[in-house]
Amino acid sequence: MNPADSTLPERYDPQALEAKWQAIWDAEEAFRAEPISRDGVAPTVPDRPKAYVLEMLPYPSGEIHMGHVKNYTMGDVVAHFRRRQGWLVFHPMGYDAFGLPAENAAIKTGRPPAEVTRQNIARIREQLRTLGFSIDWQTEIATCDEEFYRWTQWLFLRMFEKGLAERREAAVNWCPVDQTVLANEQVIDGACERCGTEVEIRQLSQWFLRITDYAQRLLDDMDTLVDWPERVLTMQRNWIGRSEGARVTFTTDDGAHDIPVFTTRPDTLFGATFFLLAPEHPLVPQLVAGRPEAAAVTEYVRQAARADIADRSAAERTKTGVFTGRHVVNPVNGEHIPVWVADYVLMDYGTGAIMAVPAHDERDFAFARTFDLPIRRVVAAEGVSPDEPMETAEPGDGTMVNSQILDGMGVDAAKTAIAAWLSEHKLGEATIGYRLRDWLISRQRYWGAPIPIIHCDGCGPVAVPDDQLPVRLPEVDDYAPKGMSPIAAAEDFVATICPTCGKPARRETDTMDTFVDSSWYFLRYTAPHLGTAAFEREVVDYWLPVDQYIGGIEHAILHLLYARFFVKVLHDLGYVGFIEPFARLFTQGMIYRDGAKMSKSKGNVVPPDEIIARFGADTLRLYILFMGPAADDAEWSDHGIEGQRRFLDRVWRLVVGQEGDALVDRPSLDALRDEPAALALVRKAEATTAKVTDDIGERFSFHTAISAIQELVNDATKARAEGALQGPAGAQALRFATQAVVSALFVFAPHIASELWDRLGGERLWVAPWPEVDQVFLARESVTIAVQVNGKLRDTLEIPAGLDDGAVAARAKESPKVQAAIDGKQIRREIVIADRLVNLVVG
RNA sequence: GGGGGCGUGGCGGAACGGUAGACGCGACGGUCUCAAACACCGUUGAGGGCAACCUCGUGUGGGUUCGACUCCCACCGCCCCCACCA
Repeated sequence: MNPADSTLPERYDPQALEAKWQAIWDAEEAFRAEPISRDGVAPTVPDRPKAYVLEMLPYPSGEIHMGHVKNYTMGDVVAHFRRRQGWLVFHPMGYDAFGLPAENAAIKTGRPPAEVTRQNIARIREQLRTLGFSIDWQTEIATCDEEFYRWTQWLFLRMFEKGLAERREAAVNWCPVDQTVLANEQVIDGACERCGTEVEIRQLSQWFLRITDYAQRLLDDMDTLVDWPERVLTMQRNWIGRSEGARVTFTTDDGAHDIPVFTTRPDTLFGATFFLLAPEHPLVPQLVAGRPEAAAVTEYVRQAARADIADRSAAERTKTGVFTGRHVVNPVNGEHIPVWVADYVLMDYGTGAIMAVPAHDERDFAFARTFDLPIRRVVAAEGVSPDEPMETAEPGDGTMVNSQILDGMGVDAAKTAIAAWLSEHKLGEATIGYRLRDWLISRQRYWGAPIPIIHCDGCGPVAVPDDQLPVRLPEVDDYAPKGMSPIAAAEDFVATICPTCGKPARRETDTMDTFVDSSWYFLRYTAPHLGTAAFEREVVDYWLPVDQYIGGIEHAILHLLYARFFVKVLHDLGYVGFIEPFARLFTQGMIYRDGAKMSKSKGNVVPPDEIIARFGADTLRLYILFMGPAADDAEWSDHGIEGQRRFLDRVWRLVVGQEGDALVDRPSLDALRDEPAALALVRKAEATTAKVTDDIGERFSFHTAISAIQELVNDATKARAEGALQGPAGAQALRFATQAVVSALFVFAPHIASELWDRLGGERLWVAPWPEVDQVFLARESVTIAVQVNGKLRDTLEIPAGLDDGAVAARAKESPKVQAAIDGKQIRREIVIADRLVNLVVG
């Protein structure tokens, strides 16, 4: 290298240098990973440890925000770190490109969603490149591309074949503004997740994926197969909502209808004093037909359908209901109890009918009080008599009373006993209920993957043959929904012939929920442009499961649950060899400013582009991780980012004057024998590398790793300024420490580190092996120990490391400060923790 | 109502039962400058002392321990998820 090149400018200029290194990475395809599946190429799977590092793919809304920066920076740190540790790293990127925002923009502006989306993707790609992420760009996919959604459709058809995708009539959530059906999960407090409009209930024929078939496995596999935050596991468990109970069949008093109920308290069966049906229960019209109560019941049902869900589901709300005039028979005691319709009974949980036990259920109690229905105690707590009146429901434990064969038993024993009795008499059985519902994927919207089904009058719903995929999204003029998908207006698209019988038929016009796309995109990265299959088993089995998945907590339930479901289905169908998609998960906190989420309407957005222009991408990456623990929410500070820029300036100045043609080796312990300052600096460098390695690899604690590097920079700068590193050993120690700084800094701030590494005489830092720590330098010759008297710090002592306990205690007792604290009192106990502290217990 | 989490300087945070406050921000003092900004150097938990040092300090109250920010119990205060789920 010629000397002119090796002299650093005094000032750090991030813009020029970041562009330079990004161009080099591009030109060298530095972050490309094999194998990926390609047409006509037989895959070869390496025998090498791999790390699939994945961040949740962005929705291309136009701009990336600080949350993305944090997410992708974390992933990039892990990817760089593992790469340099010698793992084969797969770090792909794509775009979750179907969905409502692009479509709503289309409705407003008339521009096709495909065009808007393409433009947004180009913009986001540019921003990701400006941030210098080590992405394998050959994998880049967009879920709205034909070559992607073709296989989304193909996957749907595999589920359809297995009966896991089915069309059925159901009461569904309908958003009157977005004019589409929503999954239960997309309804928040009775309002549309996207637009906030109150949701209505409609009876419609819709496509469902039978995720409930997998409820138990989704629950079980969490215990053994994933290393996820406890919080997320808990949220998933609660969402699946397993509860053990019994199914019990009640029969109408005319014997015409059996109505099963689900209960978690079969022990209280003798306390059932009335019976409730959900307003949507299919038997309601039949039960009241021709009866005087019919009009009132019909009116109640109508109102329940109209009442928005937020109202209906408010637990505090006064109970409402209407008597049907009918009775059912309690199978355990033959009692005839009245049947009411009440909207607090939900059609889509359990069976849509319940036995009401007011004595031991708060909701039933409230209902009984409102309508003056009888309350019968069947569980008595300690010291309570069987006929003691009740002021409130008592859902707790106790002894069975007023329950014939169960009397005297405890609640748990009674549950077992009654379940046995029910199944013996064929009146019911122990069963398990789940809160999880089937996944409604039909959307009456344009910008999504068309559901590849043809409706034939003769044959019913028929699969589009695989060789006719993709079912292309037709161009339309008007994207506004009118209660049906805008696609329905494309007559050329809709009119077709039945693949089975050849008669005229009509295509399904609903598109799929975009969560379907994101339930398998991570598999497609392994075969991003493969034309012959969605992916190849050999390759997908090599890379998957994802070793480290990173994303927002807001996806803790839906996306992760759906993706897990998809992978299990694909496993069962023999397409993949693993059953969980994401082995390790990290959920990041959000970035706030002025105490609120950044949003345009609040005017508190800090655009990443502006920060990059002012400080450089490296500074932004560093700061976003330095803000605090990565899992926590963090508050953006304009001053805070300046501090990180100052830090990079300090690193720059540390390297100035140390440029050279070759890296130096670690000085030997011997060479440093008479150079205490140099030795201390080398020790610090080694300790720093050890800490950074642990913080990134084991703890996901990036902010402490950065702090550690800052300490090393401070020490090195100070030692140099004090002139403590004069001789050759001193210079080598400083150089070694500086190399350690640059090497560790690289995973956070790759551009400046690559530049400085080059100036120090190294090459290609992104593939340079992660440094090994020489333990010799971590073992200290002397240590500072704390001396406590009765647990209070009284002195610190510098003593040789490894001194035996007795000698350490003796030294401690020699200290005048310690003697003063002992004050002549008797030492009762001496605690010595090697190389750490001594605690003298006196009294 | 059910579940999960968190309370440490002026602020973000560190300390994985062993010297509380690393690192950074801010503030204060200094150097540079005609001056300011930037930059750099220093000080910075509270109280006391000329000082060496001393006392008090991790939401509150108990407990376990030689020793507790850390583990356990109760309370107070915040945050998140689910919620008429039978």
